[in-house]
Amino acid sequence: MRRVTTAEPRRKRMPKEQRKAQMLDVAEQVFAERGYVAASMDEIAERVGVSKPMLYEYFGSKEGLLTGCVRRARAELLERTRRAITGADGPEEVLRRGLLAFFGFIADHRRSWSLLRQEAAVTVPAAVAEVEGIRRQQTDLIAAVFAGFDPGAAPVVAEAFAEVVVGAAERLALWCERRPEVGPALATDYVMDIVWHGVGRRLAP
Amino acid sequence: MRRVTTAEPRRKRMPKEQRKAQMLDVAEQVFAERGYVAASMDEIAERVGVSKPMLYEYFGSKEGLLTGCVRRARAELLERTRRAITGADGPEEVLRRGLLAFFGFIADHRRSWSLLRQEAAVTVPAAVAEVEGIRRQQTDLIAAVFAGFDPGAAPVVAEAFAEVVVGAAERLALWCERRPEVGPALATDYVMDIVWHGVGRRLAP
DNA sequence: GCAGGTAACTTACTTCCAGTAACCTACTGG
DNA sequence: CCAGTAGGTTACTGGAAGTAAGTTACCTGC
Repeated sequence: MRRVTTAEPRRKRMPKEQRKAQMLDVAEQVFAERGYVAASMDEIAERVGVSKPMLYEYFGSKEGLLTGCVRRARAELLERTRRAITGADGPEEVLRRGLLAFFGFIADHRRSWSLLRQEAAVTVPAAVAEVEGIRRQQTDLIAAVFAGFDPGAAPVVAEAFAEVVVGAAERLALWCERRPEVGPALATDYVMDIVWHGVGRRLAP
Repeated sequence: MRRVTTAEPRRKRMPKEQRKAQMLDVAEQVFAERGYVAASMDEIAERVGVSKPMLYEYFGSKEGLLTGCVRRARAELLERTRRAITGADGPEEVLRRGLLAFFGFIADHRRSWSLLRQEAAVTVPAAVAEVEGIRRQQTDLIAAVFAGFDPGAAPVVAEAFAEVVVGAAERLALWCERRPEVGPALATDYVMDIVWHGVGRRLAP
């Protein structure tokens, strides 16, 4: 029996790159709405206006789709950070501008941010290595900047510093979701206060 | 037709609390091994030596089982932290001892730690609220201690401080997995160096 | 030492979804 | 206007989450 569905909107073809971007947009949204586990490939496909095997054609697996989302978002974040710190004058300014760029990015990606963190991939171990690699670019950038300002420091110290800063900022970003009055500027102040000046000055004068 | 399976080891009955603890032990291990998504309830049940509906009897759902693991581990972490900081003399000592207890706990739970973080539950949104609540006890404790030493500070500042410290420590804990030479003591030093003294002193003398 | 109550347990499903095999069609250049 | 192909679909499989209904080990009172 032939299909008799009433003139459904003629399906559109699209160049690959455009389709891919569109899939990532939808996936990011659906993952953020339902969480990775509850999100279904069928729903994502339907919202894109395409059939499920297309998603597999483009991303290989559900996990691959998640990784795709993370990679794209992280690339944007890294790019923004780089632009922000370019031309800054001295370490304090670099740190401040970098943090501001980060919190600004988070504010723009509120809904999906929690999914884009490395930790979101923990439930899918095969993705961890790759996502960790993507994320490492961020900490590497920070470590390099740190080392630039303090050439005498051991590399391991620069790395630790980068991890601490990124961890602090990411955690504070999540916290900001519960504290709408704390915007990017204030969040930056808090981190600078602690990381730059230290709390020793404050708690044990 | 009657079952004819050859004398399988007589199944054992167990008091509820004991069974529950055993299930959590196995689940923590399987989740850590395979990741939340790939872990199967059938496998967990089998390793416990019990049938799947038992897991549902005790925990309601796969997500509930994960939450159970997180809750138990977090309770232990909190307890250790409390014990560690009791009797410490002054804020610097409290911070140092608290961090040391934290990194010590992580070292003991290497395999499962990444799963026990709030972020691991992001893929299962319904669990986030509860897990976040569990985790909040930790930041609340830190915020309270901070406020105790600096009664003039706004509560929001104390909270931000707690988030920064927890974020920094958790991130550094993951990093330590790639850096076996960095044990609890050294990790504590790194965090203290940045959070207590600040990097300003170092980078812009 | 045996009836009966119940806590702890099992078997045998249903449903849903990731992933795939095999086939189809809109669009392009010649 | 035809051939080749990039971009697409339908219809299925396997496996895991979750569940309804029944079963068995253990205890308690007699």
